[in-house]
Amino acid sequence: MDKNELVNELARRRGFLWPAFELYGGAAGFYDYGPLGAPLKRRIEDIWRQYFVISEGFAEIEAPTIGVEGIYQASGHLSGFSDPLTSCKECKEVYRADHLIKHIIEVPDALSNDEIYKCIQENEIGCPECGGELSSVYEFNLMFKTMIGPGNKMTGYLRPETAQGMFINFPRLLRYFRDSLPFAAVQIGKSFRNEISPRQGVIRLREFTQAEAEIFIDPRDKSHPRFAEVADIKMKFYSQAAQERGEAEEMTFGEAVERGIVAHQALAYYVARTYQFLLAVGVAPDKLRFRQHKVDEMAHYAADCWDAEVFLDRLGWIEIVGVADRTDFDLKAHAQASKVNLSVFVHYDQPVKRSKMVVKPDFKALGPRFKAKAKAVGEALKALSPEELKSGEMIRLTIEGETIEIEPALVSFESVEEEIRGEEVIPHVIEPSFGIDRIIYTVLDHSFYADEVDGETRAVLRFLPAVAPIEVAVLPLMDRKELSDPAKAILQELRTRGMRVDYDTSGSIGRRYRRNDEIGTPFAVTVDYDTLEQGTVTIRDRDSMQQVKVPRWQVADKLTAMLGGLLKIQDAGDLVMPGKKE
RNA sequence: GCGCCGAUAGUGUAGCGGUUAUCACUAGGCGUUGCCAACGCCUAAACUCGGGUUCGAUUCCCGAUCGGCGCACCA
Repeated sequence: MDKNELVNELARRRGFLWPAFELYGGAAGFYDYGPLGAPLKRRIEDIWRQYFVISEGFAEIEAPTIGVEGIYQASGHLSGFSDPLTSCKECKEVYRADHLIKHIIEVPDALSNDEIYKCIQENEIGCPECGGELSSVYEFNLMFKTMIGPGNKMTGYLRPETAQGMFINFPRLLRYFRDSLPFAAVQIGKSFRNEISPRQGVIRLREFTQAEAEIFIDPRDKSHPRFAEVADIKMKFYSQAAQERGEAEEMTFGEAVERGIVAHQALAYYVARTYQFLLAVGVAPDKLRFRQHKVDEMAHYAADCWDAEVFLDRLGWIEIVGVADRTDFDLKAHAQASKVNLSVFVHYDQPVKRSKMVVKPDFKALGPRFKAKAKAVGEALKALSPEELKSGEMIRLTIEGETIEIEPALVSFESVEEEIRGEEVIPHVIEPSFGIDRIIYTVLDHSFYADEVDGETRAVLRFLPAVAPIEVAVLPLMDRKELSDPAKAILQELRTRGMRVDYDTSGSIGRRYRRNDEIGTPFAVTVDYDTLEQGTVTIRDRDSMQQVKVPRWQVADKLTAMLGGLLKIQDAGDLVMPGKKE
């Protein structure tokens, strides 16, 4: 078994990840998070909130998972997310119908499915494999479609990303943030894509969890006030140039921005925060890189895009996060489709003074003379330059193909000094988009170690205490009342403190240690006869397998400190060297 | 979607056209002054589903589902 299989098998057996609907034969692309997987996921999401909500002052919202059609027309998912397909009637091979006519029609995207099919028939295009006849063209859309309400009045789609929830709430979010930039909203939630062939477990799902932030910034100033905090952090940048060379380059974020490798501070800052977050949940730094999208790979509207990629055994480098500068693409698209202004009025530090020509046509005279055309004449007059008005000669205008003359007396004008206090700006969007399920799988993969102890394989998930679904195991040395009663008291005390604690009496003590190693429990507390005689318990560390004796009354405090990373096992008490009994 | 391969207790497996489907680990119970999957006794647990061939199918055939790999797809 390779590591991938070992990790998957462990995750299934121990209750992290289960293929969904197994009782009814299952369905590809759906997974359940089991009793250990769900808390692992929850804890990772909470750390994400720590980084992208609390620390940054961003707003977390929750939008419906079903969206109405208009959203996805504007976002481009309805057209861009669906492909016209055709299949061979002989060999059943499936093709992109628009690809087959590319050499005949330059922009097949503009054609309807019927038109593409007509084109295929007229040009007698057959199956590229076997020459067989092709079926009519049908649409495959990656979005799940559903009906809203009875009848077929309203079409709904399960959202293919959470991002749109933030974009379409832009006006209310802007008001919530008191009409000023920058601000950001985030969402953690399910997204749905009807993948053609989901594979590789939790890496490509039909229902998955995304954590996305949409950070709205002033397009004229892409610096970041907190950039200094991350400028000295070193990371491996796999830039466009580095990809040409085939080797990632290590440097600080400050250097990356200075050299123009990352487009600007704001993007670099959130790449850095992403980096910190990934390390905080237990992604291995030596199996993590940030790869810049190549020019042809980047969405046409994106200014710059960096993917966090992790190395997974057998699967290679897998994208788990994308951080992109999406510019004003999304807001512009929704503004156009909804006909709602989605810009922000940005105040200048100092009002700018500017002289402005105000033209006042004399409508009392123009009205009777030009009747219905008077309005158009007025507009034409207002559009004239000061030079034309000042000349004192007859003003010639062409209105609806007719040349008319107006004496200058009918137009008055003056130069006014006006103060400009700001301008309308469509914000640009920095979007960090996290695939939570992929991150969870990565944490499992990168935490997994199998070492040899006394000739036996010991499987360990080296979870960081901050993500471990079980933080402490309380174990009576044996299942006897005199030991289990004090152990249960400790269990209750630790649970009262809010720790995630498991209690286990089955089998031998060694077996229980190993069982807890396998599910990544960082510490075990063992109640033994010394507890009764000397008032001590044993704390055992998962990674080093070291044990220390600690006074019973200190155990909760010491565990709190150890889980918080403030106390190391060897400093927690008297080291015990366990002797193996023959 | 297409092609190739596979599917037996929780896990890994053996096996057969016909008795009670093999083994190990795991899991549960009891005992054990016992400290890194210790030991003893006891217990539980499986032929993916549907159809066909056959007196009889877990075994052979077809299909479905799920999984692995390759192709295609991957905003």
